[in-house]
Amino acid sequence: MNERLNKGWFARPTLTVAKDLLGCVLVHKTPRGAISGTIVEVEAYCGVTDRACHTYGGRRSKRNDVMFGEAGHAYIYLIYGMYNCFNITSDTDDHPCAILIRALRPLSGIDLMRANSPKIRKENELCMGPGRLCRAMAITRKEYGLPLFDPASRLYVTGGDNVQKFQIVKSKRIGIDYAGKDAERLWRFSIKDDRCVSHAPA
DNA sequence: CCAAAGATCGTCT
DNA sequence: GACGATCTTTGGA
Repeated sequence: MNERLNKGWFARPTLTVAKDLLGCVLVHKTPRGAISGTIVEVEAYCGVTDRACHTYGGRRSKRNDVMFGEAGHAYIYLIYGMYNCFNITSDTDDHPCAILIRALRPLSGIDLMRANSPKIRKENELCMGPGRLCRAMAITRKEYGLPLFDPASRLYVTGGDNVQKFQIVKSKRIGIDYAGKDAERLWRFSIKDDRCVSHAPA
């Protein structure tokens, strides 16, 4: 299963897509070479009824516009003035949802990751956390809206090894205390005991 | 090792 | 004009 994931794969219920992304491989073909990592931590943001989601209440803006389109596109935004966060749009067209990719286990192009993040010494920390991940992978808002399923796209996801065994840990999403009841939902998924997951199990 | 604070800017009110 | 789906640095124990 090293095929690029297709449009239909992303156009399924967001929680399903989020869990299935664990173990898949995110690839960015940059001018200097390909960079890739295995997805080990994600968070689901479930549309207009989820207070933590950028589309809560149907709010549509220039920033989140891509979430209102079809699944399988890159949703990238700036956080805290200096870091990018990479998400993948999911679900059906009338459900503006996305999945935040929070951590990867570096797989290839690790020398490029180190060049992008010279201050990070430990390999397992290169893509630990959404901001670091984007910096190491050279993902910026220039990649906003890219269709990941398009064979011509430089940014995409391939299926996992299919047979690989791991346990999925469910926990609360990070940094959304303002979301009231939705802050309690266990919509963060990670690979149990992986050394690249960004926060200890809740 | 850990807690605390600073950095920095696009987006929405 | 305020505030993040964050990370690094610093200072202390």
